[in-house]
Amino acid sequence: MGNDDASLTWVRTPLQARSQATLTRLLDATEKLLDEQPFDTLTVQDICRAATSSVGAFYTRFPDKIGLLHLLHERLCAEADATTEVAFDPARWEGVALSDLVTAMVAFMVGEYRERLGLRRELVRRNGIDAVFQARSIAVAARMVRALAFLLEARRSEITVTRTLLAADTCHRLLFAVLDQAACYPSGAVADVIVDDETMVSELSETILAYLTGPRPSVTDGA
Amino acid sequence: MGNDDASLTWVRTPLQARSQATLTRLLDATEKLLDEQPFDTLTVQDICRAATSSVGAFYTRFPDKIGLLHLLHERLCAEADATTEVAFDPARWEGVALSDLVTAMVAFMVGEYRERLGLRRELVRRNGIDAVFQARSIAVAARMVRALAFLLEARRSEITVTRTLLAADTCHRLLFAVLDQAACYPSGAVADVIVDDETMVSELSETILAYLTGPRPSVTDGA
DNA sequence: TGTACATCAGTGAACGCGCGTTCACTGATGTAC
DNA sequence: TGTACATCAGTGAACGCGCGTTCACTGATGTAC
Repeated sequence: MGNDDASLTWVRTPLQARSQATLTRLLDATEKLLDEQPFDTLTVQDICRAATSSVGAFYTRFPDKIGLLHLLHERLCAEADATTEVAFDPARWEGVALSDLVTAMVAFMVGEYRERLGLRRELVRRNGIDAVFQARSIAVAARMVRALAFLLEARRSEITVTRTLLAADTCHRLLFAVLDQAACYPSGAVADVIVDDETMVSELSETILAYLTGPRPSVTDGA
Repeated sequence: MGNDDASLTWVRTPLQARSQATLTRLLDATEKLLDEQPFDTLTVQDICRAATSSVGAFYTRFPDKIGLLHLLHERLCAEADATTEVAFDPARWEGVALSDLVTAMVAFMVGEYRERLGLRRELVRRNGIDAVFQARSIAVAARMVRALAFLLEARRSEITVTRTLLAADTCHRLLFAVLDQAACYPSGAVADVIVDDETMVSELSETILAYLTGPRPSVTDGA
């Protein structure tokens, strides 16, 4: 069988080890180039040169230029889903303080972003424009939010927020909004203050923790 | 005199009322078009047609296509600076509860973003790529952060954060990161939950307030 | 108040450059007998 | 173990489309006397 219909997938699966290697080189080279400039200003020639491949080889793998970026995104989303599965397993956090849980997750994600700043920045741009990229990103985020909500559900006694799904969504928004923004300002400064990774982790953790556990007017539900 | 040197400014200042009107039409039409698609996919023809003008007229105003976007950004930044001046005047907030202050500012900015979602989204993209846009944005943000830090300084008794400049920077980051992100996800959903403006205001206000006033381990400075 | 001239403003067809994509071809790998 | 053939993989020059920019021209506004 195979998937020769280019309109249904972003990549023509390689059959020989040689072409698998070429594909990997193309992907890795592109990720590296994205640290320097946006995808749109890269030419297919640039990518192929950086991957020591050729334009023709490119088009035997991908139906078009954007196909490569789609594959990079799919690769990242698959990793993210796998990580969500593992990282939000309730058993993993049994008996761990909420503050340690939050800090660990924030620190992990800051590290993840640091690894692939260029790709992250490019995806911020794409998600704002392209419905396919956006839908993929939202699906991954939704799974993460549901997993986090489940975790919060089990810790109701430690938190003051009551609507756990909304709270999980807000935590997710805070974290990823700040990370996406930071990816777009590589100097570390969005305004006056240059913030290094360590400071960002502590500020973000404090914020999320404060949001989850802060004092709340004891609202009577049947108001 | 005048500013005929295109390399130094983004716009050739109009001398007659007629051309001032044309310029305004070009700016306004572009802002409207940006709600539908990114600047790069707009053609100069599209813009001129929407502004009931012509390509030649465009190039008597602007040295090139990007000049128009620069002018839109400058216009927005000037307004933002003027607003900062007024909104952060300490006299304005005399005797107002911190929570009301935070909510008022968040609500205002959510409204501002709602007004020009397309332009905001475009600027997120530009700031991630173009050093000139980024520098302009950072300068505006820096003035706002300093003004906020000054306000926090006067309210030390109501807050638990001690480094006011860092705290102001974090508040700014939280607010604008979430707003920028929301501009890129016009459905209101980043993940599972569709968040309307009202909910976003209350979640953001709660978060920022909790961050500012949350309990903190009483760190001894000379540790 | 009118005339001549200079400058500002606007028009849209034509140009030309850049880059995504194609294609005719060469070489490498796998398979059948 | 060797030969013939089919398919996979790769090459890079050439093509062609789209869009930013130019330019020769017309019309509008302002000014001098």
